[in-house]
Amino acid sequence: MLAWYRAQQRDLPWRHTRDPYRIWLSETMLQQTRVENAIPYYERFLERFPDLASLATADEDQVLKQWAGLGYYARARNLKRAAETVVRDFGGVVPQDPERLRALPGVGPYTCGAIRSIAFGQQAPVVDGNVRRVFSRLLAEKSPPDALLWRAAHELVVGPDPGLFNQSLMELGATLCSPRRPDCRPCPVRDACRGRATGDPSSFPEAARRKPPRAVQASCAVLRRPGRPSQVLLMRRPSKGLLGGLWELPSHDSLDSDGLAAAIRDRSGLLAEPGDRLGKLRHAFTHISLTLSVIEFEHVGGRLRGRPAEDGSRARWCGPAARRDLPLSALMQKSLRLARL
DNA sequence: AACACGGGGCA
DNA sequence: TGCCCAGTGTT
Repeated sequence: MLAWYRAQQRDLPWRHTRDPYRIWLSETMLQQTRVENAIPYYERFLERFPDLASLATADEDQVLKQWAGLGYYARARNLKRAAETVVRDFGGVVPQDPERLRALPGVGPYTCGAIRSIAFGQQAPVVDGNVRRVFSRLLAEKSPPDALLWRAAHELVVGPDPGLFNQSLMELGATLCSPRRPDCRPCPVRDACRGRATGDPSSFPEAARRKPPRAVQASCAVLRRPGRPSQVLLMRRPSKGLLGGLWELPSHDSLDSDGLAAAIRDRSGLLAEPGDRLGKLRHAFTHISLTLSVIEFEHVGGRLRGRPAEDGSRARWCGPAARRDLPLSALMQKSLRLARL
């Protein structure tokens, strides 16, 4: 495995460092996210936040801005909170012991093992989706229980370079031992693989059945500021939940434009009436199939109440510069584009 | 144990 | 367009 990895590994930005912060950032970005997708975010994030201290003292909006478009935004909020904890409690030095590491928000069993082995050289196991698939095939087990996978990873990570070994396992799963069409010919462990011996390694592991996404109808408002038409009303979503902490055109979970007007009034203090529908967008989340109606609104009274609510939501008028500066989801970037903003 | 949480690549 | 991917935190 080590020889194969040394010869065949992809050249990735986080493979040129053992800085715990950079390893931690890369592992966090790689959760649920493909390597090619994460690379530009990783580079930009480090330009903006070169170390733990700069991340700890940043505004949450600035951190989310760097994350915008990558998804699963709790990862960014947790990473920032964890950075604050490390600076405050550990003098800015990432702790090496598993208990303290694991206690940081966003650091679960996988990330803990990855930081320990890759950054600190400890013999700590990792089990991610790649490792799960590689082991499932090696053992020809359709759905090996987590405990078995972690035990196997623990028993195998005993060599001189645990970080390289763990990465070799994950690299194998990400490249040759791919989900659909594994390429066994160049595999360094082909002779030990019971899945290959069955003649159909791709049948391992058994595919998890997923629920179909639920259909959601929603609407959002384009409300221009009276006298300053280049500015529109944007709102910050509550810190928790879907797209937490990101900014958006005022939205609510129904096609009903009067309901949307009521939501605008309740959350901003502004009175507005619906006008033309600018268009309809479809956007697929893992668990939601969203149809979003973008509706032009006209201001008819009231003044903006900018005070943030308890849940972190707030409203403000935003011109083009502010819109470039605030974190917007992929969906909202589509919506602003539809509205020619 | 089940569920919430994004986005992009690919057929 | 529909399918696929798969860590952490919460309930």
